[in-house]
Amino acid sequence: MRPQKGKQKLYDAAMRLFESQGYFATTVEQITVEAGVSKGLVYNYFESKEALLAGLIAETTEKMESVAGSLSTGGSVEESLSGFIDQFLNYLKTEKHFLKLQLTLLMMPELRAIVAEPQKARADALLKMVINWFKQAGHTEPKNRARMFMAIMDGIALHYLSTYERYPLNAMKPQLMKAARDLCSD
Amino acid sequence: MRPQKGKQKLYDAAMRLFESQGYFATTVEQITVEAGVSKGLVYNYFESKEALLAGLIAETTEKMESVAGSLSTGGSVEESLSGFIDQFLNYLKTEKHFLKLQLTLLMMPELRAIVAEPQKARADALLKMVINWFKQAGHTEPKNRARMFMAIMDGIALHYLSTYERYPLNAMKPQLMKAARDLCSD
DNA sequence: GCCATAACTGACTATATAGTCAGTTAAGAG
DNA sequence: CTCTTAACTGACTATATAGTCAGTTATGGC
Repeated sequence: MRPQKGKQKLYDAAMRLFESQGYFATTVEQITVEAGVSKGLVYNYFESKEALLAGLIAETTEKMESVAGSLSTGGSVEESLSGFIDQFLNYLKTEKHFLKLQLTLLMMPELRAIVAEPQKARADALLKMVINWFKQAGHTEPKNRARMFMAIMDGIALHYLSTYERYPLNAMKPQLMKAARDLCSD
Repeated sequence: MRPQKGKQKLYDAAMRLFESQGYFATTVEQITVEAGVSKGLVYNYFESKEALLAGLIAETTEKMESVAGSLSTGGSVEESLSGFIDQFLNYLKTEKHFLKLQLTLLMMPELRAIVAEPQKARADALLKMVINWFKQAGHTEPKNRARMFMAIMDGIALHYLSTYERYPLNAMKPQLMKAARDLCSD
């Protein structure tokens, strides 16, 4: 009947507040005030405050995966890694707020479960893909090289998401490209 | 007069519970039960639950800094980085529980302030030191190379602290050494 | 042995806030 | 125009838990 506008408003408000103040420091009432709706509406859509967070994560993940660019598979290892770096940096920049929230949740024992399995599945899939690149190119220790590459990417992500604009992400791109090349040599 | 045993017991119990359950999911009463003391004792030593956490962090940081191994300054960049990697990996293994707690806190807006400045100071100091190594060796872009090195180390730390024993930290050491060498070349 | 005093106790209170629910509003179908 | 029903409201309750404090215990100095 009436068009439903509250749910999205709640997601938007929750996203902003959870990122800036944290989940526990944010009250349900604050979210509703920020969203411009009543408190009762939250419990019309969600079982609990935690279910609101879970819904927000699920919604955003789904939205992102539908836009996820496919990685080119052909070419040399170097080309594959280079493409990966490009995609990864774009992803970081455009989805920084969500990614930071996800990283925060992943580090919190209380809320880890909400993001753990899907996140682990994606991380494992990416690792396997990179391992295969190294394997097909006949490199020694493909697993450890792939792990090293993922550590580098996540290290950059960690530093960027901790400081945002204060981190020279663009300047790091050539460094990443060099590191990728070096991982292929020897 | 009476020997004070409760404070340390509280720190130990809080450390264990905060790491396994998280700060917010852990009640003051749980801590006192785990420590085998009464609830009132917490407020004899600390202003609040948060002050207990802050005391725990300060205490552990101090203890660690007094044992902190000094890094050798002489030698080539490669030797310096190699020494750094050694120290870093030992530090990671021996202090993993505290480091994980610190990383968790650093990602939480609610509690970030407790660890932010000292942590930032140390990170900045380390970065400056590594920048100087590259600078003195006459490398181009010493800042970005140093940043890259720190990103690699922190990426490894992130992966290790997220999974502990399931991460092949020892197998990554040669990879790290190679990466350090590669950062010096060109 | 006994005092002074710091370490410690545990029943109690205060309050913040998650969650409820009976009622109201408004959009669209007929 | 009006009826249906989903979207929405906001005053209310229930409770978990941080924090209090008057009282008790044990230890080392004298």
